Amino acid sequence: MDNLDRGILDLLRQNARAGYGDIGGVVGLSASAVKRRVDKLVADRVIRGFTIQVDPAIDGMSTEAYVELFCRGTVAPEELLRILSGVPEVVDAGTVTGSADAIVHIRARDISGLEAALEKVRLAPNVDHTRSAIVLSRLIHRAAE
Amino acid sequence: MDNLDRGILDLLRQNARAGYGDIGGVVGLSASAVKRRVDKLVADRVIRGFTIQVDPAIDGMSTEAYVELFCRGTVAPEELLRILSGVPEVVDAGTVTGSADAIVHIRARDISGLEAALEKVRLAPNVDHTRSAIVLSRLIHRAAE
DNA sequence: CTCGGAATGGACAATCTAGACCGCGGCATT
DNA sequence: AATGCCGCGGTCTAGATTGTCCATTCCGAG
Repeated sequence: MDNLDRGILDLLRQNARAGYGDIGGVVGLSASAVKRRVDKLVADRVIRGFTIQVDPAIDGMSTEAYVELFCRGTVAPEELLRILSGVPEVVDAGTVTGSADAIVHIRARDISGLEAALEKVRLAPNVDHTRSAIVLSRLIHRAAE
Repeated sequence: MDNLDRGILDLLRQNARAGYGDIGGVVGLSASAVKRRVDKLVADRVIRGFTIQVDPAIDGMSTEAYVELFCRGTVAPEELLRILSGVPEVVDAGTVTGSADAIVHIRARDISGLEAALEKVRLAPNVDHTRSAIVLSRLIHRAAE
């Protein structure tokens, strides 16, 4: 696992169908060397699989928001975790630096689903207020679902 | 977009490197018919891209940030997409409501990797400034991002 | 300096892709 | 009913890519 492997992983992340020759041209290896490394990365389970990113609109969960969470006083991460794990629409969440205490990524079927999920988050004790940024158009979605 | 397309998407989700012939054998089409449909799905942006799933532990991509992007004037989503797709550390991004133009979710190996990725985003024309919230502790992680 | 192991690059056959071409069936027009 | 058009699938072929071989190079140990 060296910088060559990391370069290969970066390229494959961008386009998992790039040819070995093309990858080699960028990282400075021959096609066969790249193939050997990719095979090894797969065998070592560093690469878990090759997959596609599908338009989220297809599976109907196309309304998203990033929500900043502001709490009263100090709130332990465990407390936040307890609150958020009860809301299935929460895709992603973490405590963060800055004025907000946490950022929560919510994905729902539509705006009313989003509102309902937000309501559940807000109902939690210690949550002072939230600030939402609703996603207008999704640009990148590298998550493999 | 019919059941054949859905079958193809399912197979590609499981293994994006499957050959057209193999896919066709499962869904009941010839290789070229499958290729035509896949090409169309890509052209229609139903398939957003081909990527790999990397073991987060081995890869050590554990430093994350949510970055608000503020642009000068109006920026077309396509322009933002062009900029951001060149930065592999960008996991997730979308234009949003609110004062920021877009929110970008970045995952890097460490703080310096984060800084480098941020630098790449900032270098883009029209990007006025950014505001980052670095993730301190990850609470929820439902998507295999 | 020499040895041994690991990794590389080149060569080649097998395989797969990309695109052209043709045929079939549905549909609107005449 | 006949005609022409259009979408979709199958077959075929040239070209690119993959998978695998082996000789060579590189690097650290002794």
